[in-house]
Amino acid sequence: MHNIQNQPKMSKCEQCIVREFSSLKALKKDELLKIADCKTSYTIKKGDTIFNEGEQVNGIFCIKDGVCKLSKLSQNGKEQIVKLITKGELLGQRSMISDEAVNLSAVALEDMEVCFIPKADIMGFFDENNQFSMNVMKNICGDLKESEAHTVSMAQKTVKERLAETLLYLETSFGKNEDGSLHIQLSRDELAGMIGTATESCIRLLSEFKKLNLIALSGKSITIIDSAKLKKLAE
Amino acid sequence: MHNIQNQPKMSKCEQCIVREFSSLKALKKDELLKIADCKTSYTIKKGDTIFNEGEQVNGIFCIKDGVCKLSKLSQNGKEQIVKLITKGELLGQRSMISDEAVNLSAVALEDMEVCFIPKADIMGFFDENNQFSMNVMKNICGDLKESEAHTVSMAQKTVKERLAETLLYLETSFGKNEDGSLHIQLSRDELAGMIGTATESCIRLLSEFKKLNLIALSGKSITIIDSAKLKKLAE
DNA sequence: TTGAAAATATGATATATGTCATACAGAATA
DNA sequence: TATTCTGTATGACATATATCATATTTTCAA
Repeated sequence: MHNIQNQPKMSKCEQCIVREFSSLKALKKDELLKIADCKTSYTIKKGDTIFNEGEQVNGIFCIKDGVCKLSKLSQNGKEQIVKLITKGELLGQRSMISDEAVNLSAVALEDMEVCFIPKADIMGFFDENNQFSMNVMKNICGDLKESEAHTVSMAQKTVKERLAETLLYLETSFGKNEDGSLHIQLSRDELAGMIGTATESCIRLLSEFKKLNLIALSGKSITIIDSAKLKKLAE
Repeated sequence: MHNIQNQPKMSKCEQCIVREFSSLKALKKDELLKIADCKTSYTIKKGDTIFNEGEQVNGIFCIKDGVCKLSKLSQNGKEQIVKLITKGELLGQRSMISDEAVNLSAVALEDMEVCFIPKADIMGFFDENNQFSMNVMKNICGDLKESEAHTVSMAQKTVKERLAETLLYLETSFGKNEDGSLHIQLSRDELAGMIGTATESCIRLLSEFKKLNLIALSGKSITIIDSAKLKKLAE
């Protein structure tokens, strides 16, 4: 774990947004008190690493605010972004359950607030609280389904189709600013890492989409103008 | 469920190979007796469909013998093979837990023997037998890790690298015949569907590998000659 | 066995995408 | 403000891969 600042600020887990949206919903009052007791809160600055591929993490992170990317480095050194994780979600479930090092790196795309709960304080719930187990299982099953769909799209779609798809995904999942631009800010390099292409190809296609009046570009910010046509392009 | 022949042949689950290698290992004697009672055995012929993408399956299949492919059809009609499942493994866990239609189609690549256990008769074990739950969870976590690695390889590797990788995978996972050829028989079309490329490209690269003396081809059967060089090619 | 159909193979060509070079813009720093 | 530096943009070109056409071989049913 690097670059992240411990901020021991004791607060309740009961009203936490993560509890509301994640597997933790199934935890009972006494269980929540227990994790409130052993959790550590962190503030993570944009660009900071939460953990690196290959590290032993030994617990899960609750994302109270912000978004991070989960990525993997390929042999040639290019970063592939596998997934984005946002407010309300849990991070690190898979490696905790598999009892393995994490297979992905996590880096903050915005300033974040997270809590870390040590493995030791969670694992007991799997035995005591079946609803919690079931929630976690369903969650991971959802991730698996998504990942399989992602594989197919990588294998069968063109870069153009994947870019269109990804832009729409960013809008629906992370929303828009008041001016209509995508709320989440990715560099061209990161966007290329999401769709699995060279940075230049990504930039070129963005320019093309702009010429076709599907999107507007202004600095880093991207605005989707014609989502219907984009949807068609993504097939 | 299509084309599969019911063969009500009551047998014990205790010594079954599936029990030995899958999550079912955690089941106790009385639990095994219970599923032995409600399972249905099937013989599935090569080429037969076990289930189709979108269907409600409502249970899991135990693969006693044979191999099947799990695939997804893309919009352009090309089949993408996401995963192969073989003797000793379970099929349909994800959709059972998510309580959703299956997201993949399953088709036998060889004659198979499977047992079907209805959802109703399994789900109770999740509450009663924590070790079983944990096994299933670890299994699915393994699938997820594999799937994420697969996505990255699709996104970042060339077709040639993926073909080399896949040939090695087929050898290590499904073994060789006495003559040294890959035990599992895939059509060129299916192999192309695994690596995510056009059938012609797959055939062309196989010819190239043959010229380089990395593999030998004779009809459908493929023999790996130089796995060291293949490994290098796969990077 | 024979013919038709399917699978495999290969060539010619088009196209998508990657790579390298370079220019430009905006941000960070002195 | 000037000066780097990093990210963005675009052109030129190389290359990988898809597509279409057409043999050739294998499979399988009549």
